[in-house]
Amino acid sequence: MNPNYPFSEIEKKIQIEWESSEAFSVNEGSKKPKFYTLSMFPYPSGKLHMGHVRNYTIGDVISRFKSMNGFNVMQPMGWDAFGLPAENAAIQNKTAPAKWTYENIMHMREQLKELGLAIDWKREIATCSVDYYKWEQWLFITLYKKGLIYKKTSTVNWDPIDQTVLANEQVIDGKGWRSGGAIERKEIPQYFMKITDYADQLIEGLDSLEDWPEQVKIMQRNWIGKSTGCEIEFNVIGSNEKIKVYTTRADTLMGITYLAVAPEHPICRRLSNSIKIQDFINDCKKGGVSEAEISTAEKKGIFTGIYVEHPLLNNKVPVWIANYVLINYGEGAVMAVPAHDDRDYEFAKKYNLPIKQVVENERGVAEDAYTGPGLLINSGEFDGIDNSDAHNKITQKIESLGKGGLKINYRLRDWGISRQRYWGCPIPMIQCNKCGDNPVEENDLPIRLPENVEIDKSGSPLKKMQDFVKCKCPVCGEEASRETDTLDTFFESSWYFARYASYDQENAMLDNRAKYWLPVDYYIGGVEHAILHLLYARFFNRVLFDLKLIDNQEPFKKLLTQGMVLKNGTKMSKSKGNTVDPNDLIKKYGADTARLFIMFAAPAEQSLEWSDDGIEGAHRFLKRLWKIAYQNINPVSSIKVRAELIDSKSESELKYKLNATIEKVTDDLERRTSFNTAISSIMELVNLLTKKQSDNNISESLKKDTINIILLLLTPFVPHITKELWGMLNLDSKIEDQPWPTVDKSALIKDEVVVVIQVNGKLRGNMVISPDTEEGTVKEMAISNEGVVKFITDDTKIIKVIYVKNKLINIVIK
RNA sequence: GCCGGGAUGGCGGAACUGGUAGACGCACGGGACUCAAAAUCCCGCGCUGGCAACAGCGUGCGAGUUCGAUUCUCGCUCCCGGCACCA
Repeated sequence: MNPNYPFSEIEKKIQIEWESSEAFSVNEGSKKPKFYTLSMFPYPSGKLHMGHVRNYTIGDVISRFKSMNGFNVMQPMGWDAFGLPAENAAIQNKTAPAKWTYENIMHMREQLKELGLAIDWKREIATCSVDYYKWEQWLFITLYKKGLIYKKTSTVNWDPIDQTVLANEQVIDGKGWRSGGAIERKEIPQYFMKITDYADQLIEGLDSLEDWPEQVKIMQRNWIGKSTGCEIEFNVIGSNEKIKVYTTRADTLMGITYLAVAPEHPICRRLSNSIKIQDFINDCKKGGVSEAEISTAEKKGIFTGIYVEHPLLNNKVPVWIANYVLINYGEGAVMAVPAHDDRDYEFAKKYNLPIKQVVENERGVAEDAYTGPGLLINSGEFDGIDNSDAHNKITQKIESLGKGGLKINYRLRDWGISRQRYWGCPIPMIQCNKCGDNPVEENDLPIRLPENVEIDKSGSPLKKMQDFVKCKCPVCGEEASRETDTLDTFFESSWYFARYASYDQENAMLDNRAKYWLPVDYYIGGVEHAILHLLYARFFNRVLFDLKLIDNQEPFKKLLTQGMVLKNGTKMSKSKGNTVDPNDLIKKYGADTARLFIMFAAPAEQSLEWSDDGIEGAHRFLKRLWKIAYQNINPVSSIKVRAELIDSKSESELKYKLNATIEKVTDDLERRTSFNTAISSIMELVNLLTKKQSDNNISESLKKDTINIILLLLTPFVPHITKELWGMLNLDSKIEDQPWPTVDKSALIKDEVVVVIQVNGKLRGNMVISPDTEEGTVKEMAISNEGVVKFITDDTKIIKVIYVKNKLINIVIK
């Protein structure tokens, strides 16, 4: 045995062994209960980064821990392979997106394998392969026929110079990232999925997700944004038109001083003869579509010349167009109550509109809006009523007048799934001049995406490919054209977790194996996916459930949202030159060291500050582990141990620590998901064992047991070194066959405890007592304690004594 | 702007249910081994004062609840994630 830790050699050897024995290949025939661990699949950008290492190590630790605890564990891997970066790379390097993507996948697969992950590679999928996306097209058609997919116009970022649609991230300060041209909002027809039909289910489902982080559930709930409010119709004066508004503050109805509508509101159409208003509306089209951009823009408005009638007061209320009103929330119009809404207040101040207070508060509304609770004033028959009561009473009144009433509203909008891009799954629809839009016949699937293409800056090349576009209408058989938009890549990532189970099924999207493996028991990925990906995946899962393709309503039983890997406080990125290449680390220290450090450096949910120095410490620990095992296999001198010489106190100290560590590590992995503290407690045990290594009062067998248990506890984190050392220490067994160690409770019984003594909450001493010593005795001991007596003089009075059993005593004096 | 999260020594972090703040690791300082260096091992290490014993202060800022607050409540500051076409 090599006295130095030969990580490179052993990792390569063991990885070859795992690969040739298909050590992590699983199927449905096992008697053990199933456990499905999944890490969010990567976009094949070309190079693995530390965020991936963190994500996949967490998944691997959980997988291996569950295996040792008797589960039939599946851990698959695949590629989220469609998307924008391939098109950008294609423009830059003049390579086809398909070629670029497949080369990246090959490279990243090799990098992943060097990490020694317990992955069942036979299940590998790539979403850009036709075997995968043909089922997506099948699903699209199925859902289109069910009415869950429809077409409508909606807004995109339009770059008028490059003549192309831009993603939000490609719009920088309202300008196109390549062209620098001012971006406009443009309406184009697109396909939508009716996720709003599932809004209530998606809210209620959150309650069943006990093992999801609370903040993710809160974010999703807020995103869906179910609110109960009041819809109110305003009659337009001098016309029989009506403007509907939605409000959650019907109590402030008497405080309305104007109505604000979105620039896209239908009422604006009849203002086409006013050049000033048209200019304003056109001006509102400038800039990108993102909500962040719209809501941080300076508030602007213009009076329309239109008045509506107040439903209760019957006075004239002016109608303004305002850029802060969103067309896709509520009715695209709001009743403005400047006194009690911050945005309305700011707008009213800017345009000198009146501010009428209707909810009482001490400060008034001279400085800012008051949005809190209170009694109504200036509201006629509703004066003196608490505003939450008033909300209900006014809603009822509106209802009785036939001018609206109670309404449930959602912030969630239907999911736009069309993308004006090339590198994505073709939408299987055909446009016919006679018959309109119709889905492709199921027999004609898949619609293959042509892979040998040249990309330029101006949009999708599919539109220019006559071979692709020309087709026959499935209804009338006449010449028609194929849809050239592709699907949002969130479509692929919304069901990949199910396909891993039925990875090689050629005749259906999913089969019974999906019913065996789903739901995912443990899902690990970045917090940045807390809303969109996770909400779309939950939605899809319910759709698949309704199609009876799977048996579970929620896709992910337990969720762990991992934090980002930072260097010098910022995200690692090529442009900042602060990237760390995982494969350089593996070359220098080995995969085990890289895995151990990334799990040790910070709690999984928090962002991790990368440190080149820190990794040395992790490596040093593994070297010490190697050495201590080496000393046990090859003892320097043969110490003769006689049972009667063994000091039971020294042994029981090690036994206590050993069992306390098993208990701690198990709890950290099972309940707390606290990997860093699990590792530090194993380090403590190794430190103690090192200290006791030459202690003749401890039997060799206890030392050996301790090392064996350390190896088992470390296996999920550092599977190569532990397998190697186990093999050398235990010639007759394999570490793969070992169960997770169990705690010997009897070793954890203490015969003395330390109680700390405080005076007025300040630490002044401590004492060793036997557990369960009577409270009175403990108090007496505490008061007469050496560190305590000097604080208790003749003129101090003991007011009270608080005793926390076997832990702490606080003497309160005056 | 809206939603969610975070802030603890020189650094990464620990303290799990309101009960000893700083476990474990890094960096640093001192020592051992060595011709020397690396590696390894041992000791020290929150700040201030003090030779020391010890005392005071200390968990982003400001208040509050409590015998006792890193932990709970309220009000701020700064940083990070998301905001529907990055994935």
